[in-house]
Amino acid sequence: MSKTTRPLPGEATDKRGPDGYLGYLLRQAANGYRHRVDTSLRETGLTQPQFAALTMLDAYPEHSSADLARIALLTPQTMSTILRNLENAALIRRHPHQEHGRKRRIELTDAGRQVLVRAKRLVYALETDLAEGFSEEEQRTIRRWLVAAGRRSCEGGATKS
Amino acid sequence: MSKTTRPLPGEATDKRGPDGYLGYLLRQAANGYRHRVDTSLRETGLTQPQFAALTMLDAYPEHSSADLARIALLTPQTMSTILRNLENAALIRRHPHQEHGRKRRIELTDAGRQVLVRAKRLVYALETDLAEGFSEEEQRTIRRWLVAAGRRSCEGGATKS
DNA sequence: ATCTTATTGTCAGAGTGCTGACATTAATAT
DNA sequence: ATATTAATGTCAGCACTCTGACAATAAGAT
Repeated sequence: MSKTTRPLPGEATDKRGPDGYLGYLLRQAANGYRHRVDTSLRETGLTQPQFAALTMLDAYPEHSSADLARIALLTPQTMSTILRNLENAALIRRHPHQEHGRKRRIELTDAGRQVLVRAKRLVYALETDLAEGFSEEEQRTIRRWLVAAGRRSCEGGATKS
Repeated sequence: MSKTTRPLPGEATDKRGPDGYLGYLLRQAANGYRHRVDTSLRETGLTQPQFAALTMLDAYPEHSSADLARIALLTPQTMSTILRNLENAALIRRHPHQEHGRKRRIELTDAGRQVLVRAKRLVYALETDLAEGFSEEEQRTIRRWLVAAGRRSCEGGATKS
């Protein structure tokens, strides 16, 4: 697979190091981290987005699909896809919510709760790796930058008040 | 996405702010930035990965699809998909490379070069936004962290077999 | 009662990214 | 000459993510 031990084409290295574009580095970091999470979660059968959705549902079982989409900064369609896959895997259950005709109540199944416990251990271990080698103050800077980098997408217009 | 000004479900806010998990923040930051790039590039018809591939090809026309995959830390299949889309859009051309029976030489078309010039202006403007509000030293910390976060995926064993 | 709007959900289509499986070519070993 | 290995490329299938379009419910305005 990629991740080879074969030497990379040398002359192209300049743009990838610590002097490269922030956007480029951000994309690669996220790619690499997601790959690591997916690999680590392989034994549970979960993906990173599925893990995130399960975690949110476990903490806030009141929330609808649309709520979760807003929280995770995803479109409703995307969250719908993730929930559908979780439902097919029998990790969540959705039963129609009387009172509110269209809303649907989402619940973790027993299997879902069990998988989530195992997955949390695996992912939180990686979280520790991510901070390794950086001081408390540096981590604050990094968090601040990540929040700014993600949030800027929502401003800049068309937020129809 | 999130075209709403509707208040987010309040109790869930804690995990998303500057105190959230680094992995979670990283994913959201990359999502948000990709979204911004795609929006900014909409008029050119390019996506972020297509832009990255074109940029690499323009700088290093000797490289094959497999080379580009290694550089971008993607699988050969993924890079193949991106190049196929670029070829369908007539932004690159691939003609069989005599000498090496299976390798194929990749070239930007005139249209590809023109689009790339416009796209570079748009993307580099965003790059400036990304650094705004952070000192030189803080940016060095951030770059160092991003490189570390991305690179850790390649080491850690199990690279073959 | 009807029209409008907001909210919630879905379907369809495209692009990106992965794994797994396979074919072709080149280089090397037996 | 044949077998093995490495490198390049492709196809199939799945998951995630977007946009665009649409249906159904809820709430308010006329």
